[in-house]
Amino acid sequence: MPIKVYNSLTRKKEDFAPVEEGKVRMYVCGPTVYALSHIGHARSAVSFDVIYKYLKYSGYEVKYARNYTDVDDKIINRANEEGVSSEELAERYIKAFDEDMEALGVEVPNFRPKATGTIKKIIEVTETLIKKGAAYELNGDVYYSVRLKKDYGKLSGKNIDELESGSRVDVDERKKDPLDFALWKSSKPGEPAWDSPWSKGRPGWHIECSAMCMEWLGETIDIHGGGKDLIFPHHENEIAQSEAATGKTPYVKYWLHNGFVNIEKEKMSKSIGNILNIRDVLKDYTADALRLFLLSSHYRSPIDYTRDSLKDAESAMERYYKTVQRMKEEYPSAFEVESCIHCIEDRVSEMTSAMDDDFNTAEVIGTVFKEVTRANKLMDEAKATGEKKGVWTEISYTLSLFKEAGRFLGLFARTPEEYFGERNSRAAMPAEEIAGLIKEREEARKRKDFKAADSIRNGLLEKGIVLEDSAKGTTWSVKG
RNA sequence: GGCGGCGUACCCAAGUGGCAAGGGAGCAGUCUGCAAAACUGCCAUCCAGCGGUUCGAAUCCGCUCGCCGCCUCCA
Repeated sequence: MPIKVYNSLTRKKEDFAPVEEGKVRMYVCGPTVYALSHIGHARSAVSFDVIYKYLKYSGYEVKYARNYTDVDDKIINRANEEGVSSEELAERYIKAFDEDMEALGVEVPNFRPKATGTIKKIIEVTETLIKKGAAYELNGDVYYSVRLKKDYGKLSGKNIDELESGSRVDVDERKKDPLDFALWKSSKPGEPAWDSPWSKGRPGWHIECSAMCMEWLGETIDIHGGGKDLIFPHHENEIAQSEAATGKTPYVKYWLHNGFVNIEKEKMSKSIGNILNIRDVLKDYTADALRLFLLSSHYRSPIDYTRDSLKDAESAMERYYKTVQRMKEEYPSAFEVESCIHCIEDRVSEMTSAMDDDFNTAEVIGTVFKEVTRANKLMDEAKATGEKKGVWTEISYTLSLFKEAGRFLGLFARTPEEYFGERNSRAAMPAEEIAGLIKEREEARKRKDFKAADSIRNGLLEKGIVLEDSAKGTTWSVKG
């Protein structure tokens, strides 16, 4: 069965068939590196990470590029405020972004081009556009002429004439048409600048993506992704300039756009001051919880970050890893055998048909949690009847299923030790100190001095540390 | 004004023509010195409202109400 993807260009779900059979070329718009990345960036990166992983899982050979926009007004302004160079500022936030991605378990794309590393190609494409009459120079600036392409607006469903009447864009009198956008901007003193046939200057925003796509992937690519907000004008302009430059249509076969992350029903924005950085979220919640939260709804729907949403996800993650931990304790040898995929064919195909339908990760997560309940039930039954052999086999199948889901979700893929290790590293107290208090409490309990024992337990609870007594002794964990 | 989307239980959320996945919360039971945790069970005769199509609709069509995004930089 073919993979079906929702294509923003046609506004329909379509059967996915790459230009070259068996091979996929995909490009995703990365961050403009002038600040720490927020959970909106996380959503885009995680969504396309899953798509990338799933395409590979499905047998495609995938070339995946994600760029860094490292030259831009915001970068220049911020660098001036801080009194550092644009390069220095950009490098700092590229590094931070990479760290955040690693923490989130986002796989490194095959290519991570920078706009500043693609200047040669940008100039080349711009020259071609001028030569073809699709762009014009004005005092060292170069503009793309929107009027020349009759299908301008096909991605965003916009009509040029209506755009102009309702336009909020400042009209630059020099431009032939208010909608024309800059391919090359001449620089003011002190701004980063490169030599070009028109001026010492820098590229406009839209052209860099077209150039990087061509440079690293080719003139026609299969998938181009990004946030919904990029549809207009960014991706619309990319289409116009790329198709005008190469003469090849389409520039991109499938346009995929992820939905936004809202905070308490409000859009994240600087003016509201509700921008939530990835690293701040990861101070309170595990990367698995954040990923689960992001993948629990469809990638195109808006999602709402609330006080409870990450807590809910963390609780769910905890339940999953506690189950795996129990499996490991009761059936350790089931962890030593190879996965048996054909043994669980029905459940794997349940997952792949969900993924084939425009990457329905939420449904896959449902399958995994059904399996969690099932495994626990089986282990309960085995305990009651003493019949462990058949259950051992089932447990090994369950593990195979978890591993399989992990391959493309990038979730459910850690060991319980890793997961709880991350949780417990947030303890407000050194582990040795906690161990000491637990020992003290043990002794009190032996004396049946429950008052003293409870006081220790409550004291730890106030610091967010939960004690759990079991037959094997007392363990602790950080409260979610 | 133009374009697009959404409305499923207390909360989140999948399902888009055949008798409502999953997670969280809650309640009950098992366990426990008591807890916590864990596990199990229960928890939408119903899918914003009203009409229509159909043997059959949350799923298709129409209307109404409500919410949101884009049209300016933004993931």
